[in-house]
Amino acid sequence: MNSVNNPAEMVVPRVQAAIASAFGEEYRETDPVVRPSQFADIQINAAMALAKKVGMAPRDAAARIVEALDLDGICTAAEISGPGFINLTFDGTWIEELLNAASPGAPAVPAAVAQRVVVDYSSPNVAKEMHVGHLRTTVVGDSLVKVFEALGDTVIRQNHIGDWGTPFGMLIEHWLEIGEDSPAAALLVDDPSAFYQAARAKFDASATDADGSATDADGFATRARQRVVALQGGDAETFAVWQRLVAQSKRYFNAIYSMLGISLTDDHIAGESSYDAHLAQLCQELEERGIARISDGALCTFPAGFTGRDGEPMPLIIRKSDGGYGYGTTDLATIRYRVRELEANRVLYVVGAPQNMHLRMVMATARDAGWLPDTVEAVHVQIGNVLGEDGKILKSRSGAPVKLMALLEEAVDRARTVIDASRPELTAEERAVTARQVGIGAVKYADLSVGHDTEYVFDFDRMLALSGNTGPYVQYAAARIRSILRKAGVLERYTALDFADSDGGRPATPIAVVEPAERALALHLLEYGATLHKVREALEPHRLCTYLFELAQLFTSFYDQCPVLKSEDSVRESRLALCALVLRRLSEGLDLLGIETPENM
RNA sequence: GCGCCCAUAGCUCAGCUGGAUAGAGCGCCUGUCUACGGAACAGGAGGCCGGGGGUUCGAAUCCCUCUGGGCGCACCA
Repeated sequence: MNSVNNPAEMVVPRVQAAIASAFGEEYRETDPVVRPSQFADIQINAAMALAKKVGMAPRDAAARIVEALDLDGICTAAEISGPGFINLTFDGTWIEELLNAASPGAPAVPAAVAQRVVVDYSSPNVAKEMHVGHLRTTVVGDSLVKVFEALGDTVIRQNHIGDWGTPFGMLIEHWLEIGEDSPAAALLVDDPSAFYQAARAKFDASATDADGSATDADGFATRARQRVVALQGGDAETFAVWQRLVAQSKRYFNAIYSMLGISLTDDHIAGESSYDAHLAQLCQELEERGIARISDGALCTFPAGFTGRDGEPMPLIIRKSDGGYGYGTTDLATIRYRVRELEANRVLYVVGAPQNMHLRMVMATARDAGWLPDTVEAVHVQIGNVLGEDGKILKSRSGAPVKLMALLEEAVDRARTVIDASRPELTAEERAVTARQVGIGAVKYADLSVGHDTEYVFDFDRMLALSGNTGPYVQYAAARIRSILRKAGVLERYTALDFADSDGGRPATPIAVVEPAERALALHLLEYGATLHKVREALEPHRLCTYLFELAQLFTSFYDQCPVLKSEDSVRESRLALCALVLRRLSEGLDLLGIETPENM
């Protein structure tokens, strides 16, 4: 961890020096166990663990550390309490120095080792509705990507859309039958699942008789199957139709991304189809090298450590007995491409948790084949299932499906109702803009603020809530600051500062940390960089949500207790500068979550 | 049967590589109410952290086990 002016990190070497001085050099590398504290600014917990090793009572060991500890200029108190905790209180002057020295535009120094990271996220299916489950991978992936970029990594976004496979015969035939320009075809953009289900219904009706036997009286099922063969066989006309079909779905995806403010574009699309040309060669290579073998007519790999129902090795099928390829094959081609062509040294799959075993098998096979060297880290960022109120996984086909676009529109409507009532002086257009920012912010924050790997029960009201631990709460704090700065006539000056310039980005007036509320705010501001590094390492955007919510809380508390505009002279200037810094952090943080900061709300 | 994930306040969720009386939001109760924008602030009630063992000076956190959920286990993706 290497953040800008983080007090806890700056204390560590001093504690290590004290431990070495007190107990000998061999203990210098001991973890000093510096932790947040509810009784002081920070606490050191190393004494208890060390006590046993050095044969002392924990409190005596703590006393020895304190004796050797040089806290000159950074702490005003070091007290031993409880079994041997060392509580440190930072020197207010030091906090002021750190706060004023920090270039506001450089909240976190870049990662020590910048990485070239491929992030696979969103990945919706062509001609299918994006449901609330897709929302999570899209929003989490987009936030991770932004944090990486903020810390200096090179990011390559990959939207692995489902645009290939057997359903496309059915979809293409259906599309041609109803006419590409028909209202029914327009469903592809407006209501994809309805389109898909119409095609599916037609296929099922054609493929089976009332008693379940195969009939295909009208020949639709047969034509659909032939169409798959034509598509995968490279038939030019079929391919052209398929391209138009996919293009329609891209319009739908982009409508969602645009509504959500997601940074994915068509340039990031690398769908399953794009690997099709490499599958045959890939299978051949694996078979020749003895990594894959025929089993029950299918070409499979059997990576170590995976067993199925009967305790027998579990296969990863890479070529079906009918000669076709499945997603295992494309996933292998994909991972090879990401390492070999995209030169990634970190590959992230922001994908649903149910895919875990499959992805691990793909990674294991890729390792066996040498396509995924040990120097490249591959991680499945598991997205937990979204459950219905019955505790079962929320499926788009079961019960009352929650359509993503409908959810987003409802969110904006609710925000609109609130702002129409509270800010009538704004123009209709301004209110519409803010309503969109707030409504979408609420939905995204709701999905980002919980651990990405835990499944959770979908709660319509929770996702659309505008108060409490929500995106709008954080946005509101920022809007209030803007209002204060505006009234003081310094909004332009502060927002126009070149924060990337270590001199020019510094507020003209130093921030004085006097009141408890100011002190709490200042300390929390200094945790920003460390928070971003944790998000990057643990791949957990929800930590940033927690940080921003706490920052907003600390600000509103400060706002309540410390008058800004009513203060005078240097106090007023200092508090304005503090407000400006908080605003900067709030809007930066929200931006990394993919959430906009409204001008007014 | 094997594997992955989960079980924390009435509800929805946090709790960082184990640290001192377990946190937040919502809901409920009480205050602030001519307010630098109340989408707010201050305070209160409410939990033997699913059960049981173990490791440790110390466990919501690590290990084992049981119970109860979710998901995945060969030609859909």
